[in-house]
Amino acid sequence: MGIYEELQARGLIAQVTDEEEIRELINKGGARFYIGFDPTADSLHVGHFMALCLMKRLQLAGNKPIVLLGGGTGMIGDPSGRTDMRAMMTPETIEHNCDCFLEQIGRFIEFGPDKAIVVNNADWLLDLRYVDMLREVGTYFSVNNMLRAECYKQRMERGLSFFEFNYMIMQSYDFYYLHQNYGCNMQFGGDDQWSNMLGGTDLIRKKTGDDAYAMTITLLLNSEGKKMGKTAKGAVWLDPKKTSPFEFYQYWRNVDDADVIKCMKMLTFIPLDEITAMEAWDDSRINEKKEILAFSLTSLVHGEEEARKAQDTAHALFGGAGDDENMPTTVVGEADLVDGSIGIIEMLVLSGLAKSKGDARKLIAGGGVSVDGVKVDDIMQRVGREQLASAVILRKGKKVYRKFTL
RNA sequence: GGAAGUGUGCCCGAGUGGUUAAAGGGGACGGGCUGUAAACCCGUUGGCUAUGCCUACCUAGGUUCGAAUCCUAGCGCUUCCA
Repeated sequence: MGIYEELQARGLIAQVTDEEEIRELINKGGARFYIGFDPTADSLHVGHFMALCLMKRLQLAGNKPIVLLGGGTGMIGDPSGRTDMRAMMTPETIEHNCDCFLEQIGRFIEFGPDKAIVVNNADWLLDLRYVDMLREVGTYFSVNNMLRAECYKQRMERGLSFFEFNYMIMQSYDFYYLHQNYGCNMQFGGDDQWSNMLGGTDLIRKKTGDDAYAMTITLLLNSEGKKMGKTAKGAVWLDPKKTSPFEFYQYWRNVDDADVIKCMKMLTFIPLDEITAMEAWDDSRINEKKEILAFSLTSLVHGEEEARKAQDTAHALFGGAGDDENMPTTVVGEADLVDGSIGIIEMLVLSGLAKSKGDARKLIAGGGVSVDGVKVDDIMQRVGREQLASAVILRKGKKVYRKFTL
């Protein structure tokens, strides 16, 4: 089975420009491909992770990856599939985010001559001169076609500024630039990038007569058709400071039953035949599958040791044993103590488990809080210094634990 | 540049000058049921020194005993005309 067939079997391929050509190209390792990452935040998220995995898979099959950091395109912001304009970022933020991205990407992809390379489109986009640009590439774009692009559909109703409208041209130019300067012949990206990517293949064909290819990755949707990798608080980040390995593990441990196998196929490097075998497992082993998924992904992102810790913590919390070693901890300062003790309400607020004292009161009143396994039924309950000295474990709801020490 | 419309809580969205901390829905959180799942049922969802007080319906003023509701100006967005 070639890499193309594997990607297909994993359900990763959404759209391709030319199936036969691409199959042949990547199966024999002839692709010099790029994936762009716009620095929209200071950490990568699950969507980026899928792209990086794809990059890795292709690299293992002998293809050469180019990581493109969007230091230039980030100045504009991709309107594709969005209902509102993105907040404009300062150049400083963009630069900082690029640095963060690069650091994280380096953990997945090996860079070096003959391996993967990194480029930043700020290097060529920011110096473009408007009129030169218009003459050089503007002539190849049809506004009529651009307006028809699927990615602008939502924005055609709400309004699209000229500023953002240009994003497609920037991205197309990137592809062309990489084609000319690095021999890049293929681009991968999220499915929402399809129109932008086609812009690039068209531009290359029109300007040089060369063929270039594009392929998009299936969006990771859950069984209800919603994007995965998002929680109420925002994305599931790869940065351990933003989403702890334990939270990351728990996210995957708690995916819907119906999505486990799909996630394994799309996100992990577990061989397909093993996944197929698991698919046939009895329903009673569903939780075993979820653990395998969570462990495998956490290992990929945070390393096996962190994954092990997260799993141990989860086992301890949900399995009964009392291992609290890796539990998020809040340190109570002397200033927080009144007469040698602190109220449960204050502890909830201090740790961020409750967003205000009122919220904390309501949580306790609703029976959602327990201390060292005992449900708190008195709103005014307090915890003394002696207890804190030997660590106190506070639980909110079923799944949120916090250790408190002095 | 001209005209009309619109701006409500995390999001969508109702809202009669007073009984509106603001209907309804979604989301989120908590409880129940469970498998750390889904579905379902119940509750909560501005803050506080809490039977009361404070701050809130784009912003700033004004009318009024009293305004999210009326007026003026500003800002944003949408649509039509140029």
